[in-house]
Amino acid sequence: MEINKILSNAGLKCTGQRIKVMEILTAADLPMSAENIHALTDGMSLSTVYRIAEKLCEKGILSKNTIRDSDKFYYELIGGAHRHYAICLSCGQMRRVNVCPVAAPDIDGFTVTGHKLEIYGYCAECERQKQTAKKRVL
Amino acid sequence: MEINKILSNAGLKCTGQRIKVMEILTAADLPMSAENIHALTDGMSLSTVYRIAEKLCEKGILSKNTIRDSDKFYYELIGGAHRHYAICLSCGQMRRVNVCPVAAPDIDGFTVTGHKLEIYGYCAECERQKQTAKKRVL
DNA sequence: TTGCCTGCAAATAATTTGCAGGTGA
DNA sequence: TCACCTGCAAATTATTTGCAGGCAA
Repeated sequence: MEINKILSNAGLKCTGQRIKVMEILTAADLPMSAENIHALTDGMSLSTVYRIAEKLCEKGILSKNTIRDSDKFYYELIGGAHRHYAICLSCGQMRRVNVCPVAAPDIDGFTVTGHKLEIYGYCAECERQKQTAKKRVL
Repeated sequence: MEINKILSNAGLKCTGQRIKVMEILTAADLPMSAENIHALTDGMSLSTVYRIAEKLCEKGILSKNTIRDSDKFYYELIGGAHRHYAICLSCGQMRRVNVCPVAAPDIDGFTVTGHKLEIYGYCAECERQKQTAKKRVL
């Protein structure tokens, strides 16, 4: 199995909990908070989720991000692909954007190694509701 | 004074504390955490700093962000200008980037209203230290 | 076997909130 | 005057950590 390989390559033991966390993140395919992950386990300790996520970040298997004004961290697999997300300001839904609209920035006296882009706006659903709300007011 | 005007235009009372917070943010010209702001006041209550920052965000005078893996919020004046920051992965220093290397993204079924870009890398100082460290190893 | 893992509960740290008194318009 | 502000302390919430037992290699 692929997951076992990733773990052992990183020098980590293949425990049931770690495999479970990896499976959840693989299936989710979107950034997940520790709480999100925990909710999909069958009673795994929340601190174990945090510890596993932390360890996987340390090994470069996961990335840890904060999103918008959220007061928590979100973890996601670093699949190799460079990804960005479009975040709906109304419902908070996140959607993956496959293209990267960022031109390689060239900054004087600074060695650029990467970047993170968050795109804000409204998803089709919320946009429609906004329009409806507007009409109602008129 | 300009600050008083901003506050009263927003329908807020011009209290000494609010003016102080605005002055600090104007002078800092970089995102500041509540703690950062608090450290520059003369004993203002930390919860007051939080309450003022929250109110100013609500009025669209400040923006509230999280940076990298930091576990706190940073506030900055929305001066009208569109800004991004280059963040040093080694020392955490933030530096303003005046240009915006993001091409207006066009996403199917999503109404884009804005974006946030963080650029990661190493400042000249830290880059130099990395080079030195490398040489030492050789 | 043995050191790395995990669960549980307690500890941190950032942020929020209730309440009583203070202050700007 | 009076509604809005502020300080203080206690409450919340996300995350971390100590410790004792458990499991992978």
